[in-house]
Amino acid sequence: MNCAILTKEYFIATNYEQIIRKGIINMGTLQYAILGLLSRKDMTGYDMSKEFETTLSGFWNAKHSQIYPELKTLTEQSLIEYHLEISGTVLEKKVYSITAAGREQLTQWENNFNKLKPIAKDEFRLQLFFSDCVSPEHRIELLKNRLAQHEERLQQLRERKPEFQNLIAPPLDEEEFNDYLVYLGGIMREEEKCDWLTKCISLCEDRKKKN
Amino acid sequence: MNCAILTKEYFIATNYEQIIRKGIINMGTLQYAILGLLSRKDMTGYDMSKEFETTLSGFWNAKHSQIYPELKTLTEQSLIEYHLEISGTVLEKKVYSITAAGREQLTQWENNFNKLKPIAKDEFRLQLFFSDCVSPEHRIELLKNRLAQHEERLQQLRERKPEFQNLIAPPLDEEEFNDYLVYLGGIMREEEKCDWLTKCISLCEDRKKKN
DNA sequence: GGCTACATGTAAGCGGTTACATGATTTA
DNA sequence: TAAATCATGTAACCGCTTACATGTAGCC
Repeated sequence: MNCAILTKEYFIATNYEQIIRKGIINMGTLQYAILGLLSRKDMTGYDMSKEFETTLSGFWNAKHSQIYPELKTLTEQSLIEYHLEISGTVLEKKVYSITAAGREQLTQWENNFNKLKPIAKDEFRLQLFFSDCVSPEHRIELLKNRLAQHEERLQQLRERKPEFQNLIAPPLDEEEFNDYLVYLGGIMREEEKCDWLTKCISLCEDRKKKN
Repeated sequence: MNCAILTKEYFIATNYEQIIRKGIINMGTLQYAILGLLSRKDMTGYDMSKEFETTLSGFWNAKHSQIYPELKTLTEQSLIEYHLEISGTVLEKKVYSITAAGREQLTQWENNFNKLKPIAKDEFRLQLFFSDCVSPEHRIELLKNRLAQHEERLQQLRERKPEFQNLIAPPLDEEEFNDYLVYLGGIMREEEKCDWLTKCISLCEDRKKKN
């Protein structure tokens, strides 16, 4: 967020669409992730960091050192607010909730047809691309190692499957349905990686025979 | 690279393995991408930025503003070197080449079994995960829009296929073979995305009927 | 009493993008 | 001769990570 511009124009803009359209509030993906979490239930910054480590870990994350400053910014923008709660006798915690403006902001983002990122960086493909500087045997080892790692991850994902049982049957929970679609994306991506690596290994071995 | 440490210990370390092991030279992926490019042929920083835009665009990229400072650093580390060439009458260009030390460094990286990144951030999956704040109809629109974009990208990739014709037959060019494996990874990833999105759309429509 | 989890922050640094800045060469 | 491309750099900023820093609460 550009604070210089904010101080000048923030109070002139009369509604949030204006603020966004004018680029006065610069929303990044993390901000929407936080709004999304708060749209489901109130929580503290600490709770959010736990959510990133568990529920969202397959497709987004953030450390507490990034979360806390963002919470401050979002509060200043009145997209979220908090009240203090006491744990035990003295420990204060800030329990955040989403405001009407925050919910509007989240909905606008959900309504966006975002463009595909022009590139997805992939260090392994880079390594493979330049692997003519090692032996064909080692290239096979690289591929096999990678395959083993993806197979392990796939296995871990598959163990989560029983969570999604009553999905097609009523009560047709919307949140759980979305979770399932995203989960399916994770499974299919890992399966594809395994397929690709298996195919690569097989091509390498065919090639070795012909030499 | 931490220059404070460099000045203290650089000249004590007698070989490059030591330097790396001691963490005196901090190599990032971009450095290896540059070494990889130079291992194939000599080129200028400008040439590299063109390579990132074309050949490597599927899995890595870098702008010239990042490339030029890196070239300076790598030159200081003696992993690459350059000579000046004159274009026209006065325009100097720096033609870089990889040194023996640079080639050794690249080979060491190629020999690494790198661990899978713990997370691949995916903004679309985040959007889908929180899409219970828009209508089921809009969720289908989001998915269809995404599908169209992946189909277009897949189409563009498939048009490149004729480049890889003589791959299985001799002369068994190593570089071209690696290019093909990486290309295949791109194709398969896009196919998987299309499959997933198609499956999601179908699940959404089934669900609508049951309501 | 000691360990783990809860809870909230700040500072330094890195990789990367966008914008600023300059000038020569080639091609239509 | 104008526009596109070639060619090399710097500055400001952003998102994110790692490390620094502090203290409470609950459990064994």
